[in-house]
Amino acid sequence: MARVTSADVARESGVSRTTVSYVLNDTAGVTISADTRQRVRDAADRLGYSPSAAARALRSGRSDLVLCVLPNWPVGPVLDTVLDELTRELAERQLSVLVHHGRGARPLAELWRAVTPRAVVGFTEFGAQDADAMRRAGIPVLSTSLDDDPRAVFAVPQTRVGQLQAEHLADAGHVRLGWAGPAEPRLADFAERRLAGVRAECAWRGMAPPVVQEVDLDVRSATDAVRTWHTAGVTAVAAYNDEVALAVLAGARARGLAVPDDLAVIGVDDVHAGRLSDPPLTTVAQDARVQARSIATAVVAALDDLPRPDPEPGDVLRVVVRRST
Amino acid sequence: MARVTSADVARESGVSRTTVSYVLNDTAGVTISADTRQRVRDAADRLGYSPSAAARALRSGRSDLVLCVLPNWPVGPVLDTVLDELTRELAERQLSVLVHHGRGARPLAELWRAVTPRAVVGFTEFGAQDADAMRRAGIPVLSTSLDDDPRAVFAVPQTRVGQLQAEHLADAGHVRLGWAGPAEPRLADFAERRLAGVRAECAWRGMAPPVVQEVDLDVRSATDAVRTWHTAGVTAVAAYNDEVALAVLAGARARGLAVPDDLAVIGVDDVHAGRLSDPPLTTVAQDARVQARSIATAVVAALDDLPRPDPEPGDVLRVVVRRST
DNA sequence: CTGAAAGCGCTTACAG
DNA sequence: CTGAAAGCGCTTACAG
Repeated sequence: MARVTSADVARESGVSRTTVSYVLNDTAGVTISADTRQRVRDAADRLGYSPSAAARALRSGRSDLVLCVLPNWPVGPVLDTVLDELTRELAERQLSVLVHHGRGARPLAELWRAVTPRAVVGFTEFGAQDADAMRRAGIPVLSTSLDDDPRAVFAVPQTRVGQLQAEHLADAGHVRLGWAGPAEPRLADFAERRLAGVRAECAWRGMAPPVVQEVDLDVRSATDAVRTWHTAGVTAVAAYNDEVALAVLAGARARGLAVPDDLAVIGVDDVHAGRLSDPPLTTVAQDARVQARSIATAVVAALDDLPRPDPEPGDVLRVVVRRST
Repeated sequence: MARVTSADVARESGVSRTTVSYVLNDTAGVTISADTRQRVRDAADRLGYSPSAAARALRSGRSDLVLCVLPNWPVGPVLDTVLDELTRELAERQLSVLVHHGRGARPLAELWRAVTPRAVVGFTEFGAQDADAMRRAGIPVLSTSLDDDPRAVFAVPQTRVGQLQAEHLADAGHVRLGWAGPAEPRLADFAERRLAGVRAECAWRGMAPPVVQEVDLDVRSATDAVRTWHTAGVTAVAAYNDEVALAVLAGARARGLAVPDDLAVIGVDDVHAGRLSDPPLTTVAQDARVQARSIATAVVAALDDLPRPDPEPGDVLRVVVRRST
């Protein structure tokens, strides 16, 4: 079963490959009779012709693909939504988004060379070597970052997340805070920054630094942490995310502590389970749509060679107050 | 900034492009002096050469990419893990996995033609037209399905999920069951099948059919549903998944019903939040690793033109008993 | 042991 | 208005 090529269409419709190409690509600046156009179109349809992207890519040196490289951390609901939206936004520009779960399984270089993408979006920092190589190949490289970074097209300021948590708790009158970190080592980069935000806010308000505890996603680990906090006089805990916060809730329950009276808890992400817990979880919500739109805009700007739009992290984050604080 | 080609490497190392290709691809059946090999390798390194995948694809008609097409439903933790594992497994075969969040944004045909993948894995059913076109192009098409389907390489039997739930509840002595369906319309295909499983098990045991309620992921909706069930004499609820089950838990709490004494609840997925809820959630867990391995095996078999291995859905599912039942 | 040449399928100056 | 030809970068029979 040989592949149908433009030569086949040309033969079938009695014109040259040039004409086929002109007609099928609606090339500007050529005039071709409506009759010929129709013949070519019909032939293409009849034969089920569709151009070889490999040949096109070779010829033009570019494709219509945008490669998204995911980092080595678990994909949560926020990133999932971002990818969704990004796919939709870029589709309007005839671009297809391809996601690589880049758990470092294969060298990144082989991947992007194999794909010949129009642009690469990294939800993680690329090695300088990879980034340089891609830029040399003329591929715009866009990366998001965990905090403000002048090279990033978009940054969710992770320190700001922690800061918002601490601010919310301090405003409610708590003076001794705890921090519940994730056990998952792949989240360390995020965790450090969020914790730094909590620390900074505490320092700024003249409060003692937060009492840090690592909390596994099980009741026993959380119970131990809660005991430590209670002993240390902690009255409110900022958790790495909602899952960890739910563990803290479970730990408090196991210790017979009332939330928020004995211990207040705030998470991050606004997951569904946090709305349904007892008590419902106060949390820092991230607006995935705003993030996706920012990234999409940056990609499009890079392709059009426009100046990079300003990242607008401003209203991505907001505190959703529920009954756990 | 021109691209470095094999011609550059040839010039730099004083040999022909043929020799460059032989050396760099370790082509079998040619003998090239160790000295020459070394010169070529050095030159390639020095120049930062890496072959154009587009040219290779054009030449050979194939790439090293496996395209995974995701369906139009939200990606949960199970699918995320499956993709992770699949990426890892296929990396061992020098294949890169590319995931498309195929929310139908662009026609599938454009995508696979642009990628020229070695194989396509669909976590959803393809249209017959697309599937045929890919097969005609010599691309193995593997699809998973929601239930047993002879054409699928892998099926998580969704009816079996519901059946396991009902079985567990009936074994515990419940005779009047409720079913909590998801409000998210994109999950309808799954929901129908799981519900069918519950229905079948009830019928088989001579029990009344389950009382069906749609439950939003908020307390109000769940409370309404719980009232209805209570009125109908329902003592146990099988929920579409753990999130819905957590909503039912919240609804029972709001109505002052004790779980499991007044109302037992079982979910699906074994998410973290279900281990941390009050009470912890009994659930049907799916083994993502087994799923991923099955799919990977099927992909590899298809590429090697081996007969398709038997799907082995047997031990993918298991009931994890916690205190909500 | 190594090189000149063809060809994968496309697009686009260039020439009629 | 349409066609012959070059060339994108690679691999691989084929010829030395």
